[in-house]
Amino acid sequence: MDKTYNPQNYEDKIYQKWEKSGFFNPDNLNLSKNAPTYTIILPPPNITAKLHLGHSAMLAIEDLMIRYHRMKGYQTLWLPGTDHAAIATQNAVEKKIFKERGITRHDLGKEKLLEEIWKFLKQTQATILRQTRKMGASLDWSREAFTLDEQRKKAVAQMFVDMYEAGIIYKGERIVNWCPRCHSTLADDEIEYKEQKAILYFFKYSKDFPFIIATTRPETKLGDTAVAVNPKDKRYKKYIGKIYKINFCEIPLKLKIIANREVDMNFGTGVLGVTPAHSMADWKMAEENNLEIKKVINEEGKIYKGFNEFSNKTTTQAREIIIKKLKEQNLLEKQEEINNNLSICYRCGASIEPLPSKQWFISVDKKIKKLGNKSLKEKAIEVAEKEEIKFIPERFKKRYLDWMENLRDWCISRQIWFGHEIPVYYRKQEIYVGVKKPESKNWTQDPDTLDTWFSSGMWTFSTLGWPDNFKKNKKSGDLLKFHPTQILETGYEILTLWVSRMIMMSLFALQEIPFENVYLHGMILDKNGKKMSKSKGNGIDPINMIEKFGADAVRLSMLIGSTPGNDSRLSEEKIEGFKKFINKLWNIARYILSNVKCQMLNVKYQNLTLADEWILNKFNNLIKKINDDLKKYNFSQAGEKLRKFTWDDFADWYLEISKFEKNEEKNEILFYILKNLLKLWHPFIPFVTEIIWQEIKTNNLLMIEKWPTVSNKFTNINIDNFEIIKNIISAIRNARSENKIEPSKKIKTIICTEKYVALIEKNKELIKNLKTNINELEIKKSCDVKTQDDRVIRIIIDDIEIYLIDAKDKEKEQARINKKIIELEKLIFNLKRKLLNKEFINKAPANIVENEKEKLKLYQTELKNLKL
RNA sequence: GCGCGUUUAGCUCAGUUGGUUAGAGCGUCUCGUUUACACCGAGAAGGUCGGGGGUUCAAAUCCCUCAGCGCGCACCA
Repeated sequence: MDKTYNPQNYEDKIYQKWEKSGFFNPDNLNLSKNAPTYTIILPPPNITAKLHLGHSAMLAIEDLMIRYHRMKGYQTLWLPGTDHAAIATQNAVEKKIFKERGITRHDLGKEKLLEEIWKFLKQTQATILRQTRKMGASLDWSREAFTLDEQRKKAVAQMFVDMYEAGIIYKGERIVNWCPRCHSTLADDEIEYKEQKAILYFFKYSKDFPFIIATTRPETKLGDTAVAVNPKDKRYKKYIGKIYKINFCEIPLKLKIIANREVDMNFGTGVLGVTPAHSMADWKMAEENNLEIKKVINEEGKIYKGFNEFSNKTTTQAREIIIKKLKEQNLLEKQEEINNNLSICYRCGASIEPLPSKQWFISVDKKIKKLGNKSLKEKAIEVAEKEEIKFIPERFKKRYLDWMENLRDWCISRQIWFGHEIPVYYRKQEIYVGVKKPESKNWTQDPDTLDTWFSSGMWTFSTLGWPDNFKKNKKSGDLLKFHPTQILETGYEILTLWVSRMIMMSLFALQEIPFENVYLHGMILDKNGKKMSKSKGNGIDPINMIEKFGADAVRLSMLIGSTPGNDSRLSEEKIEGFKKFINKLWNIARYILSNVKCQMLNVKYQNLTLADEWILNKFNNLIKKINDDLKKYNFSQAGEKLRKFTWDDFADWYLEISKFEKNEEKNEILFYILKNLLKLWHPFIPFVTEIIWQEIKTNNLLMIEKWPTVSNKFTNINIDNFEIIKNIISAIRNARSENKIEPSKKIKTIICTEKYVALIEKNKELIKNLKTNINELEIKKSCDVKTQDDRVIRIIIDDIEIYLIDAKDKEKEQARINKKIIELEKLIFNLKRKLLNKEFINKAPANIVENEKEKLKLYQTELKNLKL
């Protein structure tokens, strides 16, 4: 073993060894059929780019849970895959070919573009899978899936057909969010908002119209068919119901004055021009009032034909002309700058145009027989409310429910080329919906593709063999064995986008939940708390970090110091710190393996020293705590406890003691703790632990070793005596450091209260040897000491007085004592007051009162001694 | 506008149902080249737990309120 641990030399080899072993696949674990299963389906990364730190966090957390359960004896399946990310991928490729060749997708044509996309996809997909392996992820590659492979195509088509036949999928005309750049619809939550300044124009449609309206989009007013006012608004009450026929910029409009409670009397003039075709709210008003729907803007973002000079102009051009005309006709009252939230496409940033369009929808409100006559929405709410699905952290349940309750029908068709084709075929007036294209001629398929979340919504069961494994409403094969899965672990930002869809899709297809728990991790921010992004250049590349510090260090930096659902900051320094820890673990193992003959004998643990008992107690309690923390998803705390034990207790104390305190069983204890410590660490840092395990030359892989069990024999040992010795040693070290006792003037004598003489005498060697710089040592009773002696340093540890002979700096010591006295007086004052309080005495638990009383006594003796 | 989160040491963050003197890592300072490790060891300094009020014998923890920061949803004519 090298002096320092160099991850590059080992990681790839170890990963290959794991993969070859076949144990990533639960079928090879040789477990009984009754062994419980534990399944996580990996959230498939988009194949648009390489791995980022969010993925690393996801992989670290999931691999931790997976490896832990595998070692605990579960049939553990972690199923990998990638997502075709329809719009995102097509955009990425379109950008690429435009940059490289200056051509658009329309120049290229559908077939060629798809060819390009598949070429691109193969590359990025391979990169992502290679990078996932670099993280040490123990995924079952034999079950790998892609959201757009043959099996998933089959599942998606079947799902569409089933939903269509159940009347859940329908085609309808609605206002949709249209991205003129992507030429496609977007779902409500695919929209982002950007705050910006906008101009609010106040004007009259024409001279003969009675009042002024205000709008930020004058060009849409060409399609107004009504004007809405608040029914309570006294200014306009008398106009309600009237109809005006006017000319607005030479375009004839027929406007009905309607009342609507949602009109804000204080915004603008309190009058709202209703444009049913280009506003979601106005569409609703149109439905309620039977208004005519007049389309103004087409799918190119241009004005339709039939609007005179405006036709074929862009919205911006049209707006300019209208403003000019209004000014000429003296109809423009004023302009005001306001803050406005612009809707933009989450992919390309172009501003969204709401337009009416014929699209495919999934109804969330239609009652479904096989769901007990409940709708998808109702059922999806029910499973969360009844806690069939639990959220970690819990607060996300509320966010999920809020979103679900306000959910509208989900528009699933997209006007892009890359994606799942819609299994709908047309022939003149006929329509056919089926998994396979009808054999007779002249059928053409629906040109649209499906929203990428449609296929990823089916991810938990499409990967487990649905629909083949689901005949006559009965699960079989993998689907029977592994569904519902135990946990879905993902970033909270896709809670609504993805998690909710998965729940609805699974409920519809299988009438069961897709997962029992949803664990949501936070975002990884840079060290200034900013989101990492390519454009800002503040991103940390995980692969780069793995090369520099090793995968284990990267994993630890994701797991320790962050809590579920909260964002966390990451810096190179943090990762570097964990690399140091890994090196420490490496050296602990190196020391033990080179100094200790390691063989697991049947040790009886009979001649144990204080230190032996102490470390065995600590270790067995550690196992208990780790189990507890992992059960509660407190990964960070589990990691910190492990680190504390490994570094502070095991390395700094026990290993040091083992260098001189020899007894028969020491080797066995060292070896026992090392072996089991490696097991506890394995889910966190699989590489280094496995490499050390291989150095021990065991025949098995650590990956499939049994998780350590707690030995109750040691958990209840009293370790107070060792703690006392530890404190004495610390106090001596402290005195050395604080008072600068010169090495030449050696401490020879410890004088203490009678009660402890025997204990300290017995552990004299320990005290001498543990970096206290003491060669000779005699222990005396405290009644013998001359406290007036200048050379005496008095240390009080709990109720033990210790006098160290030979102090150099008297003043410093006095200052220290004075400070301590003040502290003690304060504590005693507070304690006395507390103990005089009758309510405390009567109401607080007896042990706590007792505790306080003892404490008071202790402080008082300590104070007395100090004041001497 | 509604909702959620957050505010703890110089920095980054823990703190599990209220209960010893509020913890860790990094940073700072002091000392130390003892053959596992200088990617090390031994110590120290540093906090009125965002402000105010309340409940309780007891509050970082529960309630109210105010403020800063972040996020989600809605509005956006």
